[in-house]
Amino acid sequence: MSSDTREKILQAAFAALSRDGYENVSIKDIAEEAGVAQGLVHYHFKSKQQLVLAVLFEVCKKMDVYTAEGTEGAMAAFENFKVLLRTRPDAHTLYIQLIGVGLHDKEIGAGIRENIRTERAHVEDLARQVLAEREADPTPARAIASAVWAGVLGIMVQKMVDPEFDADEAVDALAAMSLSAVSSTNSGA
Amino acid sequence: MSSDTREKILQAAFAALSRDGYENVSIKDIAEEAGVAQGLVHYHFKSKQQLVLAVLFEVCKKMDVYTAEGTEGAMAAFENFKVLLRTRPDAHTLYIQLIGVGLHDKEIGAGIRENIRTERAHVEDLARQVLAEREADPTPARAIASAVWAGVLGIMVQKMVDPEFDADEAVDALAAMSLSAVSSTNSGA
DNA sequence: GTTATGTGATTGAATGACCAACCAAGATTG
DNA sequence: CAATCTTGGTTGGTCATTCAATCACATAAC
Repeated sequence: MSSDTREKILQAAFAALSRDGYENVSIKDIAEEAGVAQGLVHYHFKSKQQLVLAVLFEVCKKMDVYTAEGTEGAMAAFENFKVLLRTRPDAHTLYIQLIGVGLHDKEIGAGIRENIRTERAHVEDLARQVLAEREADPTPARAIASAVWAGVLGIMVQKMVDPEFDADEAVDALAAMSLSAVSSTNSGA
Repeated sequence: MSSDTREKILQAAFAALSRDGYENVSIKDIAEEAGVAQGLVHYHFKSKQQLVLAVLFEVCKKMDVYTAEGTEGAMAAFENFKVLLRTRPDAHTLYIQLIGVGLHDKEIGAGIRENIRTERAHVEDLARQVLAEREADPTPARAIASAVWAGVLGIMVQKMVDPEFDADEAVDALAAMSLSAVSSTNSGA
Protein backbone atom coordinates (compact mmCIF):
# COMPACT_ATOMS: atom_id res chain seq x y z
CA MET A 1 0.00 0.00 0.00
CA SER A 2 1.28 3.42 -0.95
CA SER A 3 0.40 5.55 2.03
CA ASP A 4 1.86 2.84 4.20
CA THR A 5 5.32 3.02 2.63
CA ARG A 6 5.13 6.79 2.67
CA GLU A 7 4.57 6.58 6.40
CA LYS A 8 7.39 4.07 6.83
CA ILE A 9 9.74 6.39 4.98
CA LEU A 10 8.70 9.36 7.10
CA GLN A 11 9.29 7.46 10.30
CA ALA A 12 12.61 6.07 9.16
CA ALA A 13 13.66 9.53 8.04
CA PHE A 14 12.78 11.01 11.40
CA ALA A 15 14.68 8.34 13.25
CA ALA A 16 17.75 8.60 11.05
CA LEU A 17 17.78 12.39 10.86
CA SER A 18 17.42 12.98 14.57
CA ARG A 19 19.96 10.27 15.35
CA ASP A 20 22.65 11.09 12.78
CA GLY A 21 21.90 14.56 11.44
CA TYR A 22 20.85 15.97 8.11
CA GLU A 23 24.22 15.93 6.43
CA ASN A 24 25.17 12.49 7.68
CA VAL A 25 22.05 10.77 6.43
CA SER A 26 21.65 9.79 2.81
CA ILE A 27 18.50 8.90 0.95
CA LYS A 28 19.93 5.41 0.78
CA ASP A 29 20.28 5.25 4.55
CA ILE A 30 16.67 6.29 4.98
CA ALA A 31 15.47 3.75 2.42
CA GLU A 32 17.39 1.00 4.18
CA GLU A 33 16.07 2.03 7.58
CA ALA A 34 12.55 1.99 6.15
CA GLY A 35 13.13 -1.37 4.50
CA VAL A 36 12.31 -0.16 1.01
CA ALA A 37 14.22 0.36 -2.19
CA GLN A 38 16.27 3.48 -2.69
CA GLY A 39 14.24 4.80 -5.57
CA LEU A 40 11.01 4.75 -3.61
CA VAL A 41 12.05 7.70 -1.55
CA HIS A 42 12.25 9.90 -4.60
CA TYR A 43 9.01 8.46 -5.87
CA HIS A 44 7.14 9.70 -2.80
CA PHE A 45 9.15 12.86 -2.14
CA LYS A 46 10.44 15.16 -4.83
CA SER A 47 13.71 15.84 -3.05
CA LYS A 48 15.57 15.29 0.16
CA GLN A 49 14.48 18.73 1.29
CA GLN A 50 10.81 18.04 0.71
CA LEU A 51 11.11 14.79 2.61
CA VAL A 52 12.75 16.51 5.53
CA LEU A 53 10.11 19.23 5.61
CA ALA A 54 7.39 16.61 5.56
CA VAL A 55 9.06 14.96 8.54
CA LEU A 56 9.24 18.28 10.35
CA PHE A 57 5.59 19.11 9.85
CA GLU A 58 4.55 15.63 10.87
CA VAL A 59 6.53 15.94 14.08
CA CYS A 60 5.26 19.43 14.86
CA LYS A 61 1.68 18.26 14.56
CA LYS A 62 2.33 15.80 17.37
CA MET A 63 3.90 18.37 19.68
CA ASP A 64 1.19 20.90 20.27
CA VAL A 65 1.68 22.58 23.60
CA TYR A 66 -1.30 24.91 23.73
CA THR A 67 -3.87 22.93 25.67
CA ALA A 68 -5.73 25.77 27.37
CA GLU A 69 -6.33 29.50 27.11
CA GLY A 70 -5.51 32.62 29.06
CA THR A 71 -3.06 32.81 31.96
CA GLU A 72 -3.88 29.26 32.87
CA GLY A 73 -3.12 28.20 29.30
CA ALA A 74 0.17 30.06 29.35
CA MET A 75 1.25 28.36 32.53
CA ALA A 76 0.12 25.01 31.17
CA ALA A 77 2.08 25.61 27.97
CA PHE A 78 5.28 26.18 29.94
CA GLU A 79 4.66 22.97 31.89
CA ASN A 80 3.97 21.05 28.69
CA PHE A 81 7.16 22.43 27.23
CA LYS A 82 9.12 21.18 30.21
CA VAL A 83 7.71 17.71 29.67
CA LEU A 84 8.51 17.77 25.97
CA LEU A 85 12.10 18.75 26.66
CA ARG A 86 12.40 15.55 28.66
CA THR A 87 10.40 13.24 26.44
CA ARG A 88 11.15 14.39 22.89
CA PRO A 89 14.78 15.37 22.62
CA ASP A 90 14.86 13.67 19.23
CA ALA A 91 12.26 16.04 17.81
CA HIS A 92 13.98 19.07 19.26
CA THR A 93 17.33 17.95 17.94
CA LEU A 94 15.85 17.67 14.49
CA TYR A 95 14.21 21.05 14.78
CA ILE A 96 17.34 22.93 15.80
CA GLN A 97 19.35 21.12 13.20
CA LEU A 98 16.93 22.17 10.48
CA ILE A 99 17.03 25.76 11.62
CA GLY A 100 20.74 25.67 10.89
CA VAL A 101 20.33 23.93 7.56
CA GLY A 102 17.51 26.28 6.60
CA LEU A 103 19.80 29.27 6.80
CA HIS A 104 21.38 28.22 3.52
CA ASP A 105 18.77 26.02 1.96
CA LYS A 106 15.91 27.96 0.40
CA GLU A 107 13.33 25.21 0.57
CA ILE A 108 14.01 24.21 4.16
CA GLY A 109 14.47 27.82 5.14
CA ALA A 110 11.01 28.70 3.88
CA GLY A 111 9.47 25.84 5.81
CA ILE A 112 11.26 26.74 9.02
CA ARG A 113 10.41 30.42 8.68
CA GLU A 114 6.76 29.61 8.25
CA ASN A 115 6.84 27.31 11.24
CA ILE A 116 8.54 29.83 13.48
CA ARG A 117 6.07 32.51 12.49
CA THR A 118 3.17 30.23 13.30
CA GLU A 119 4.57 29.29 16.68
CA ARG A 120 5.21 32.90 17.56
CA ALA A 121 1.65 33.77 16.56
CA HIS A 122 0.36 31.13 18.97
CA VAL A 123 2.38 32.66 21.78
CA GLU A 124 1.12 36.10 20.80
CA ASP A 125 -2.48 34.91 21.03
CA LEU A 126 -1.82 33.62 24.50
CA ALA A 127 -0.05 36.82 25.51
CA ARG A 128 -2.99 38.86 24.25
CA GLN A 129 -5.35 36.74 26.33
CA VAL A 130 -3.24 37.17 29.44
CA LEU A 131 -3.08 40.93 28.93
CA ALA A 132 -6.83 41.09 28.36
CA GLU A 133 -7.49 39.21 31.59
CA ARG A 134 -5.55 41.87 33.44
CA GLU A 135 -7.19 44.67 31.46
CA ALA A 136 -3.77 45.81 30.34
CA ASP A 137 -2.72 47.45 27.10
CA PRO A 138 -2.54 44.66 24.48
CA THR A 139 -0.04 46.59 22.34
CA PRO A 140 3.11 44.91 23.65
CA ALA A 141 1.72 41.43 23.02
CA ARG A 142 3.75 41.02 19.86
CA ALA A 143 6.99 42.10 21.47
CA ILE A 144 6.38 39.90 24.50
CA ALA A 145 5.62 36.95 22.27
CA SER A 146 8.84 37.52 20.34
CA ALA A 147 10.85 37.50 23.55
CA VAL A 148 9.03 34.54 25.08
CA TRP A 149 9.27 32.43 21.96
CA ALA A 150 12.92 33.41 21.76
CA GLY A 151 13.33 32.11 25.28
CA VAL A 152 11.68 28.86 24.35
CA LEU A 153 13.91 28.43 21.32
CA GLY A 154 16.98 29.32 23.30
CA ILE A 155 16.19 26.89 26.08
CA MET A 156 15.70 24.18 23.49
CA VAL A 157 19.07 25.00 22.01
CA GLN A 158 20.89 25.01 25.32
CA LYS A 159 19.29 21.77 26.44
CA MET A 160 20.12 19.95 23.21
CA VAL A 161 23.66 21.28 23.06
CA ASP A 162 24.32 20.61 26.72
CA PRO A 163 22.59 17.71 28.48
CA GLU A 164 23.66 19.09 31.84
CA PHE A 165 21.71 22.29 31.26
CA ASP A 166 18.93 22.68 33.83
CA ALA A 167 16.02 23.29 31.49
CA ASP A 168 13.31 23.14 34.14
CA GLU A 169 14.94 25.93 36.07
CA ALA A 170 15.26 28.00 32.91
CA VAL A 171 11.63 27.47 31.87
CA ASP A 172 10.44 28.44 35.32
CA ALA A 173 12.53 31.59 35.20
CA LEU A 174 11.22 32.41 31.75
CA ALA A 175 7.64 31.86 32.91
CA ALA A 176 8.16 34.07 35.94
CA MET A 177 9.83 36.75 33.84
CA SER A 178 7.10 36.80 31.24
CA LEU A 179 4.28 36.90 33.76
CA SER A 180 5.90 39.59 35.90
CA ALA A 181 6.39 41.59 32.69
CA VAL A 182 2.70 41.63 31.86
CA SER A 183 1.80 42.42 35.45
CA SER A 184 3.82 45.59 35.84
CA THR A 185 2.16 48.47 34.00
CA ASN A 186 5.54 49.47 32.83
CA SER A 187 6.84 52.73 31.42
CA GLY A 188 10.04 51.08 30.19
CA ALA A 189 13.19 52.96 29.22
CA MET B 1 54.76 34.05 5.68
CA SER B 2 53.01 31.32 7.60
CA SER B 3 50.80 33.22 10.05
CA ASP B 4 49.72 35.33 7.12
CA THR B 5 48.33 32.43 5.11
CA ARG B 6 46.75 31.01 8.22
CA GLU B 7 44.94 34.30 8.63
CA LYS B 8 43.96 34.35 4.97
CA ILE B 9 42.49 30.88 5.31
CA LEU B 10 40.57 31.85 8.43
CA GLN B 11 39.09 34.90 6.76
CA ALA B 12 38.22 33.04 3.59
CA ALA B 13 36.65 30.28 5.64
CA PHE B 14 34.53 32.74 7.57
CA ALA B 15 33.36 34.45 4.39
CA ALA B 16 32.56 31.19 2.62
CA LEU B 17 30.94 29.50 5.61
CA SER B 18 28.67 32.37 6.52
CA ARG B 19 27.76 32.93 2.89
CA ASP B 20 27.19 29.34 1.75
CA GLY B 21 26.91 27.24 4.89
CA TYR B 22 28.99 24.47 6.42
CA GLU B 23 27.80 21.63 4.27
CA ASN B 24 27.98 23.61 1.03
CA VAL B 25 31.56 24.70 1.47
CA SER B 26 34.44 22.38 0.73
CA ILE B 27 38.02 22.71 1.79
CA LYS B 28 38.79 23.30 -1.86
CA ASP B 29 36.36 26.22 -1.96
CA ILE B 30 38.00 27.78 1.06
CA ALA B 31 41.47 27.29 -0.38
CA GLU B 32 40.41 28.93 -3.65
CA GLU B 33 38.77 31.82 -1.82
CA ALA B 34 41.95 32.30 0.18
CA GLY B 35 44.08 32.05 -2.95
CA VAL B 36 46.16 29.17 -1.65
CA ALA B 37 46.58 25.54 -2.58
CA GLN B 38 44.13 22.99 -1.31
CA GLY B 39 46.64 21.09 0.75
CA LEU B 40 47.63 24.15 2.73
CA VAL B 41 44.36 24.15 4.58
CA HIS B 42 45.11 20.77 6.06
CA TYR B 43 48.64 21.80 6.76
CA HIS B 44 47.43 24.58 9.05
CA PHE B 45 44.32 22.90 10.42
CA LYS B 46 44.04 19.26 11.30
CA SER B 47 40.50 18.91 9.98
CA LYS B 48 37.59 20.84 8.60
CA GLN B 49 36.06 20.83 12.05
CA GLN B 50 39.13 22.32 13.69
CA LEU B 51 39.25 25.02 11.03
CA VAL B 52 35.63 25.88 11.59
CA LEU B 53 36.06 26.03 15.34
CA ALA B 54 39.09 28.29 14.89
CA VAL B 55 36.92 30.56 12.77
CA LEU B 56 34.20 30.57 15.41
CA PHE B 57 36.53 31.45 18.26
CA GLU B 58 38.17 34.16 16.19
CA VAL B 59 34.79 35.68 15.44
CA CYS B 60 33.58 35.46 19.03
CA LYS B 61 36.62 37.32 20.25
CA LYS B 62 35.58 40.27 18.11
CA MET B 63 32.01 40.31 19.34
CA ASP B 64 32.26 40.96 23.05
CA VAL B 65 29.14 42.65 24.30
CA TYR B 66 29.96 43.15 27.95
CA THR B 67 31.36 46.66 28.09
CA ALA B 68 30.25 47.66 31.58
CA GLU B 69 29.11 46.20 34.88
CA GLY B 70 25.96 46.10 36.99
CA THR B 71 22.53 47.20 35.87
CA GLU B 72 24.14 49.75 33.58
CA GLY B 73 26.27 47.03 32.04
CA ALA B 74 23.26 44.82 31.54
CA MET B 75 21.38 47.54 29.72
CA ALA B 76 24.45 48.36 27.68
CA ALA B 77 24.85 44.69 26.75
CA PHE B 78 21.31 44.58 25.39
CA GLU B 79 21.98 47.71 23.35
CA ASN B 80 25.24 46.28 22.04
CA PHE B 81 23.42 43.13 21.09
CA LYS B 82 20.88 45.12 19.09
CA VAL B 83 23.71 46.74 17.17
CA LEU B 84 25.41 43.43 16.51
CA LEU B 85 22.18 41.97 15.15
CA ARG B 86 22.23 44.69 12.56
CA THR B 87 25.92 44.80 11.80
CA ARG B 88 27.07 41.18 12.01
CA PRO B 89 24.42 38.92 10.57
CA ASP B 90 27.20 36.92 8.95
CA ALA B 91 28.68 36.00 12.30
CA HIS B 92 25.32 35.11 13.78
CA THR B 93 24.43 33.03 10.76
CA LEU B 94 27.63 31.07 11.21
CA TYR B 95 27.00 30.67 14.93
CA ILE B 96 23.49 29.30 14.57
CA GLN B 97 24.58 27.08 11.77
CA LEU B 98 27.33 25.58 13.87
CA ILE B 99 24.94 24.95 16.73
CA GLY B 100 22.99 22.74 14.35
CA VAL B 101 26.07 21.01 13.01
CA GLY B 102 27.44 20.55 16.51
CA LEU B 103 24.47 18.44 17.51
CA HIS B 104 25.91 15.57 15.50
CA ASP B 105 29.58 16.41 15.25
CA LYS B 106 31.51 15.68 18.41
CA GLU B 107 34.33 18.10 17.81
CA ILE B 108 32.17 21.04 16.83
CA GLY B 109 29.62 20.14 19.48
CA ALA B 110 32.27 20.34 22.19
CA GLY B 111 33.39 23.74 20.98
CA ILE B 112 29.86 25.09 20.82
CA ARG B 113 28.96 23.70 24.22
CA GLU B 114 31.98 25.33 25.77
CA ASN B 115 31.13 28.60 24.10
CA ILE B 116 27.53 28.58 25.22
CA ARG B 117 28.53 27.80 28.79
CA THR B 118 30.97 30.68 28.79
CA GLU B 119 28.41 33.11 27.42
CA ARG B 120 25.83 32.02 29.95
CA ALA B 121 28.38 32.49 32.72
CA HIS B 122 28.95 36.06 31.58
CA VAL B 123 25.23 36.74 31.75
CA GLU B 124 25.10 35.13 35.18
CA ASP B 125 27.85 37.42 36.42
CA LEU B 126 25.89 40.39 35.23
CA ALA B 127 22.67 39.09 36.79
CA ARG B 128 24.43 38.58 40.07
CA GLN B 129 25.69 42.16 39.99
CA VAL B 130 22.21 43.49 39.26
CA LEU B 131 20.73 41.48 42.10
CA ALA B 132 23.46 42.64 44.45
CA GLU B 133 22.76 46.27 43.59
CA ARG B 134 19.17 45.77 44.65
CA GLU B 135 20.20 43.80 47.71
CA ALA B 136 18.12 40.89 46.48
CA ASP B 137 18.67 37.17 46.90
CA PRO B 138 21.38 36.15 44.42
CA THR B 139 20.20 32.55 44.31
CA PRO B 140 18.09 32.84 41.15
CA ALA B 141 20.95 34.43 39.18
CA ARG B 142 21.73 31.17 37.42
CA ALA B 143 18.13 30.56 36.39
CA ILE B 144 17.68 34.12 35.22
CA ALA B 145 20.88 33.92 33.22
CA SER B 146 19.67 30.71 31.59
CA ALA B 147 16.42 32.34 30.55
CA VAL B 148 18.01 35.59 29.42
CA TRP B 149 20.70 33.89 27.41
CA ALA B 150 18.01 31.69 25.94
CA GLY B 151 16.18 34.81 24.89
CA VAL B 152 19.31 36.17 23.26
CA LEU B 153 19.88 32.93 21.38
CA GLY B 154 16.25 32.75 20.32
CA ILE B 155 16.19 36.32 19.07
CA MET B 156 19.32 35.60 17.06
CA VAL B 157 17.63 32.56 15.57
CA GLN B 158 14.43 34.36 14.70
CA LYS B 159 16.25 37.30 13.16
CA MET B 160 18.50 35.11 11.03
CA VAL B 161 15.68 32.86 9.90
CA ASP B 162 13.32 35.74 9.19
CA PRO B 163 14.71 39.10 8.08
CA GLU B 164 11.34 40.71 8.73
CA PHE B 165 11.51 39.82 12.41
CA ASP B 166 11.60 42.92 14.58
CA ALA B 167 14.63 42.15 16.68
CA ASP B 168 14.87 45.52 18.40
CA GLU B 169 11.37 45.16 19.72
CA ALA B 170 12.16 41.66 20.97
CA VAL B 171 15.39 42.69 22.67
CA ASP B 172 13.64 45.58 24.40
CA ALA B 173 10.92 43.24 25.61
CA LEU B 174 13.51 40.77 26.85
CA ALA B 175 15.39 43.52 28.64
CA ALA B 176 12.20 44.77 30.28
CA MET B 177 11.18 41.25 31.27
CA SER B 178 14.53 40.41 32.79
CA LEU B 179 14.80 43.65 34.73
CA SER B 180 11.24 43.51 36.00
CA ALA B 181 11.93 39.94 37.08
CA VAL B 182 14.82 40.91 39.31
CA SER B 183 12.86 43.86 40.73
CA SER B 184 9.88 41.98 42.02
CA THR B 185 10.74 40.10 45.18
CA ASN B 186 8.73 37.28 43.80
CA SER B 187 7.18 34.32 45.54
CA GLY B 188 6.52 32.62 42.21
CA ALA B 189 4.53 29.41 41.79
C1' DG C 1 81.61 34.09 -0.51
C1' DT C 2 79.95 30.05 -1.82
C1' DT C 3 78.37 25.58 -1.19
C1' DA C 4 75.93 22.16 1.79
C1' DT C 5 72.10 21.03 4.84
C1' DG C 6 67.89 21.45 7.36
C1' DT C 7 63.11 23.09 8.03
C1' DG C 8 58.78 24.55 7.51
C1' DA C 9 55.60 26.16 3.88
C1' DT C 10 53.43 25.03 -0.23
C1' DT C 11 51.73 22.56 -4.16
C1' DG C 12 48.37 19.81 -6.85
C1' DA C 13 47.30 15.30 -7.91
C1' DA C 14 45.61 10.89 -6.18
C1' DT C 15 42.73 8.11 -3.04
C1' DG C 16 38.73 5.97 -1.58
C1' DA C 17 34.47 6.88 -0.51
C1' DC C 18 30.03 9.01 -0.82
C1' DC C 19 25.73 11.14 -2.59
C1' DA C 20 21.14 12.98 -4.79
C1' DA C 21 18.70 12.27 -8.44
C1' DC C 22 17.40 9.62 -12.44
C1' DC C 23 15.70 5.76 -15.05
C1' DA C 24 14.28 1.53 -17.25
C1' DA C 25 12.08 -2.41 -16.17
C1' DG C 26 9.44 -5.44 -13.13
C1' DA C 27 5.46 -6.10 -9.77
C1' DT C 28 0.96 -5.13 -8.07
C1' DT C 29 -3.45 -3.46 -8.13
C1' DG C 30 -8.08 -2.08 -9.57
C1' DC D 1 -4.72 -3.34 -19.64
C1' DA D 2 -3.63 0.73 -17.59
C1' DA D 3 -2.11 3.18 -13.52
C1' DT D 4 0.29 3.11 -9.60
C1' DC D 5 3.94 1.35 -6.96
C1' DT D 6 8.44 -0.73 -6.43
C1' DT D 7 13.09 -2.16 -7.56
C1' DG D 8 18.12 -1.60 -7.69
C1' DG D 9 21.51 -0.14 -10.69
C1' DT D 10 23.53 3.95 -13.06
C1' DT D 11 25.05 8.69 -13.72
C1' DG D 12 27.79 12.43 -13.03
C1' DG D 13 29.27 14.65 -9.61
C1' DT D 14 30.93 15.69 -4.83
C1' DC D 15 34.05 15.44 -0.77
C1' DA D 16 37.89 15.31 3.19
C1' DT D 17 42.03 13.72 3.65
C1' DT D 18 46.70 12.03 2.33
C1' DC D 19 50.99 12.36 0.18
C1' DA D 20 55.21 12.79 -2.49
C1' DA D 21 57.50 16.37 -4.33
C1' DT D 22 58.98 21.26 -4.61
C1' DC D 23 60.04 25.65 -2.77
C1' DA D 24 62.05 29.59 -0.04
C1' DC D 25 65.04 30.51 3.18
C1' DA D 26 68.03 30.22 7.03
C1' DT D 27 71.89 28.41 9.40
C1' DA D 28 76.26 26.34 9.29
C1' DA D 29 80.61 24.60 7.06
C1' DC D 30 84.23 25.24 4.17
